[in-house]
Amino acid sequence: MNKPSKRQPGRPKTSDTSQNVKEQILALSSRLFMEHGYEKVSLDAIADACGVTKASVYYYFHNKAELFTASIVMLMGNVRHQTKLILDRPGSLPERLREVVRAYLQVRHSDFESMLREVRPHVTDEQMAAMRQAEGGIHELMAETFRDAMSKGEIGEANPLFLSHAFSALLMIGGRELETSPFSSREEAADAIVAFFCSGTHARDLME
Amino acid sequence: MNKPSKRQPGRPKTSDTSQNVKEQILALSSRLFMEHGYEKVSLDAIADACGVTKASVYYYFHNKAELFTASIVMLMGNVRHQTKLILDRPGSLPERLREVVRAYLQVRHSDFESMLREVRPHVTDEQMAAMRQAEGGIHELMAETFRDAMSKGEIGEANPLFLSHAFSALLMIGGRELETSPFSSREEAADAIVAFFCSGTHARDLME
Amino acid sequence: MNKPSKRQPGRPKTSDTSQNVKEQILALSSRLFMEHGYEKVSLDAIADACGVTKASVYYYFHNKAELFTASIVMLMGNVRHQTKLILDRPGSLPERLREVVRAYLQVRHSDFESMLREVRPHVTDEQMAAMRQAEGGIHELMAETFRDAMSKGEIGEANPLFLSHAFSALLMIGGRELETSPFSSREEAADAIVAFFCSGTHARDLME
Amino acid sequence: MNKPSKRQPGRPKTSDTSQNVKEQILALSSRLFMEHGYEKVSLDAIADACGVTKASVYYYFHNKAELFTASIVMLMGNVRHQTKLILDRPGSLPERLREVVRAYLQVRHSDFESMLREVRPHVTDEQMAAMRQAEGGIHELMAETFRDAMSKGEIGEANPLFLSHAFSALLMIGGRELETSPFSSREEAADAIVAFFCSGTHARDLME
DNA sequence: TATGAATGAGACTTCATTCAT
DNA sequence: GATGAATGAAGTCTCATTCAT
Repeated sequence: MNKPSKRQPGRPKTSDTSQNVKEQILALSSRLFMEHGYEKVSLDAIADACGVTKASVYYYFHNKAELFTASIVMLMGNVRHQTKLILDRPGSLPERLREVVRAYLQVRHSDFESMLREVRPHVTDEQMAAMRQAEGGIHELMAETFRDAMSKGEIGEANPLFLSHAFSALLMIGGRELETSPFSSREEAADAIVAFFCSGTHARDLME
Repeated sequence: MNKPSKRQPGRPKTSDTSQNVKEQILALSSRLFMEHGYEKVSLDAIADACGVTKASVYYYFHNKAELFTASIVMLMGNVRHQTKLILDRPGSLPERLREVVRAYLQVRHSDFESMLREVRPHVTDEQMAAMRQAEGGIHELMAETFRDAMSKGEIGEANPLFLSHAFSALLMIGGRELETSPFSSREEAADAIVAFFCSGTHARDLME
Repeated sequence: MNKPSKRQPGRPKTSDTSQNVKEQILALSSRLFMEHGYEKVSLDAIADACGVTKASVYYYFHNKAELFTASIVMLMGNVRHQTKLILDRPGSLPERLREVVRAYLQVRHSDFESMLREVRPHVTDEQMAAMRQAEGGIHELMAETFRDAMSKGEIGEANPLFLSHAFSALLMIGGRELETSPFSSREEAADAIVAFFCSGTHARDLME
Repeated sequence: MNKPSKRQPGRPKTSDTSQNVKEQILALSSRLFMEHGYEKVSLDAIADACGVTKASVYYYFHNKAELFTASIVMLMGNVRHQTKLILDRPGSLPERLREVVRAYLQVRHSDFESMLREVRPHVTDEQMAAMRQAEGGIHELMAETFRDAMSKGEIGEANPLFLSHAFSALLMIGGRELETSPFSSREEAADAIVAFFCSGTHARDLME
């Protein structure tokens, strides 16, 4: 029982630590989580994708839930930043929204709300709150934009937060498989989504 | 939960539980799948919920993917039927849509597209096609309704299939936790969703 | 991902179920636990010892703590039964106690109290209580015997439950490695223990 | 726990924490090992408790077994020293034993023999011998005391080493949880143990 | 002197699936 | 028609240990 078996554990002799392993784990795991969801992504898969061992991932993050939370928070921060860059450009609201949609459609992602429901049993209340806040940051940014547009008369009066939710919901239509989707290309999808977002169905009689 | 209560007066609903075990498995598993997703629902849980053994479930369905497919197809059929009943009533389009939204918001469900992506690795192409077709039935029904409304001038010209997708995407906003949701009640959510669906943001300048 | 790999899981084609697998798991695991303690005995080891798979053990017991509890309770029941058989024989108290000691010394066992402390974080309160009760049964049996002896004047007045604990504590001396032990044989150990139990150090001045 | 409190007047106890890290590791790890056993105490926990990193512990001790051995040897030396101080005081044997019992009952400890069996697979023969010798030192001290008492006629003739083992075995009764224990307080336990140690059960007929 | 980073081995547990009755 | 018993594969997590700085 004391005999050393063929290979001793421990840090390997040499390796070219590309630079920041923790950042890389976060970057890759966030992509995987967004694409496949929480449960489907195993720590083995993440470790493999990063070229390290499972135990190394656990060195940086105490458990899967913590890694997930960190991934999501970081990702949401990035998304918020990129979205802000686009929205700050000059141009009419529809023009800028179209750019946002185009940017979104390039990354494959599951429904964020579904994912949050999925991880609910695994994360602490603090972690849940952190993710909600990160998500809220994006909605806040969008809502601010809509509020601006309202004050300029670009769009009609409405609950800006609701508009943000509606916008993100419509975004998901564009991400669907071409097989099911009513569109034949990403561009077409982006145009249709924004057009609908701006004017809805043009219904004649507004309900009262 | 399985104990027969006092015995309700009148003709038994379906002929006691005994007769059609397969139907009951389908009914319960479809509920579970829609609420929690594919992977989270174990065959043990389904068997328990039905009061039978796991092996019995395998007697009726060759594997989990087949059970899932059958559940979804059946469920989609039911949804299509119920939706049709609502849409066939008299009244303006917004009025009827509001009824549809209210009906949807009463059942908790995950995003259907997310679920389809989740099961993709487990099902055969035929099963995938069957589920897509079942889903398509609902979209077809909705599209038909929109086509009608267009011909009557109730709403503006647009791709009816796209409108159906947009409608179902907006539906998901209403299902969110109150914590995150911009609404304070189901009723309010339903009204806001339909209002937005009909008129969008009232944007002034339509892009051309 | 759908391709069947070399070997399908499931029940193997044939096997000569010796008789009662659950009983055998209990029998073997109780032996292992008593000899090595809770943490040191892995479920792999138990499964191997029983000639079944780890998953089979989990079929009968939901988790390690439950298996441990069941093992201990069963074992304590057996010990109580065997001890009672010995104590019910005719003969003086010291004679019968010597038989009990000899029987104990044949099985290797760790300190029971240490083991209970070890499992404490893993078991529920109910499981803990069950094990305490099983242990208490043995102490109760011993205490009853001592009470009898007191009423007959065979031994002096004392707290019978304390005597039981003292007796079991002394038993552990006999189980020690010969290297450390002050005895050269099991027989000698048994005699010395009972002799000491009966008369202590023969101290002249009793403290008051 | 590491914060320097107000500053006690007088000469500092040992020369601040800085100087002798190795000693501190030994002191803390011995406490942890005695309280929880070998396997349950991880090197991470020890390092945390000492305010250093795991790697630092490895700087001083080649592996866990070596640290454990050193801890035990040191601890046993301390115990031997403290016990000797008590036994060298004036007074009758029972009086002095009672003091020893009281001192022991203040520190929580697992059964030492159980621990030795637990580490057996991890330590070398030399390490095992070292620990046995350290333990033997205490038994030798006790045995010497008993030998003295015999020569003075304070207690009857018996194997002094056996008496030492018996004494340490009885000590463990006092350490048990109050729930199981037949005593209601530490003092009561100490008195009962020593009383029993001196006179046993007062059995009438001594076996021959 | 001390440590941050990394790892192989192994532990417990879950689950879809199969076979014999 | 239904089920009890059994299993392989995979997943999360812990830990002693090692190396380079």
